[in-house]
Amino acid sequence: MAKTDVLTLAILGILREQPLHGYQIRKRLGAELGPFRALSYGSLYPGLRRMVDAGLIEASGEEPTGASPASSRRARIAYSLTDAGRTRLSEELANAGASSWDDDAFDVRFSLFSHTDAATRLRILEGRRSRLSERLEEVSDGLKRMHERHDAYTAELQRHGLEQVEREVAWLDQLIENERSARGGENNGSAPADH
Amino acid sequence: MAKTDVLTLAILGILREQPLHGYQIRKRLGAELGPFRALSYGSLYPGLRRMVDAGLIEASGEEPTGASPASSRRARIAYSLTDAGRTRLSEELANAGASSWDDDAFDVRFSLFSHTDAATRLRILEGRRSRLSERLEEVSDGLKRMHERHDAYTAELQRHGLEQVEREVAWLDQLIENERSARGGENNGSAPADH
DNA sequence: AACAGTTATATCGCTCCGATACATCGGGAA
DNA sequence: TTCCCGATGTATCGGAGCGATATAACTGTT
Repeated sequence: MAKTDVLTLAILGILREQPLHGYQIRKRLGAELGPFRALSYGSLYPGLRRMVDAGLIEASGEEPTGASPASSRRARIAYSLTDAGRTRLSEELANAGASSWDDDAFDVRFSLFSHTDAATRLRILEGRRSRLSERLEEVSDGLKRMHERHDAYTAELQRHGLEQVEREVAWLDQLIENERSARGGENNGSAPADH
Repeated sequence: MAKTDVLTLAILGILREQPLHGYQIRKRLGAELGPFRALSYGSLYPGLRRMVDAGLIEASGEEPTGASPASSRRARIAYSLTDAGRTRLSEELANAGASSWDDDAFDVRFSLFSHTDAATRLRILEGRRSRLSERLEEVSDGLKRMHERHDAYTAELQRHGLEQVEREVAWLDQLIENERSARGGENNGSAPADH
């Protein structure tokens, strides 16, 4: 099973319902994942080309139309999933390995949770949680060990970082609890935090 | 004034006091900035080379010692700032432009705040704050505009993102307040959040 | 004496990003 | 009406970054 990078997964996910232009893919992704994680054209177009070459998507668009009527219609290329692409997406949605809860992958995976089965969702949330716990220890160890190097700003930066990770963990705990208490009901997904 | 990338600035900052080996630079940076922002060797060594070529640092280390005693001593290269490097660091510490509060640059700049004068500190904190405010609006606009596309997980991801940025802003507000109330006292720096 | 872990330098292939260029289209101001 | 602006749209280039990997000496533990 060829490994799928985050960009590929995100695009497979976004093309799941309708074919879209490169430009639209970028906008949607930016809207769903937030203004951070904003994908640049320098990654998008080469990425699309790679996916076409791999047979995951196909360009079903108006070609440049070399010799054409009055104003030569410009290329507007809509990309859609191939069968292989759809298969790959399913495989990837069933995958609950480390690649699903890594820093850069987790939010993409999370944004696709309504198409992921309950058990996998739980595994991913727990994986992410334990990953962050490791970090928590690293940082607080580091904080302790540097007790006597007193640079107030550096210390504050660290304290703040620690706090952020702690809150992230709390968020995950909430989500995990929600998932757990939803078991026994439906096994399809659509009810995260009540807040 | 040649532009200085974040990596260069971070290294200039860390070499400010003592010469260090590449390996040590990496460890220190990881400790001061947290386990995220962990610099890879694939960036570090080429980066050091660039800085040597630019004359900002120099390699004052035991050379490979081609023909030597028994067990050929391995190269252990300590890098130290040149005068040009020291000058560049000062220039950069006085710079309070957008490049100081960008996503990837802000924490490096912040970690050097005790070597930054009070006015510049304030300008950077305010710049960072306004950058985050823009994002805040983008995200909450996006949240409003997507009211009827109801994917609970996507919405939750967004809500959480919004919350994070809000907290980041609150943190900055606290720091700004501290800086402001410290004016009139000493103008050198070492007293951030009382918390 | 063997093994594991840390210190240490270095490169390869690939991906990613920012900047930039170009072209079309719709709408509102002049 | 014309003109220009902003959004839509595709595309590439150079450089910087990363993950994986190779090599090797030193240090401490069993």
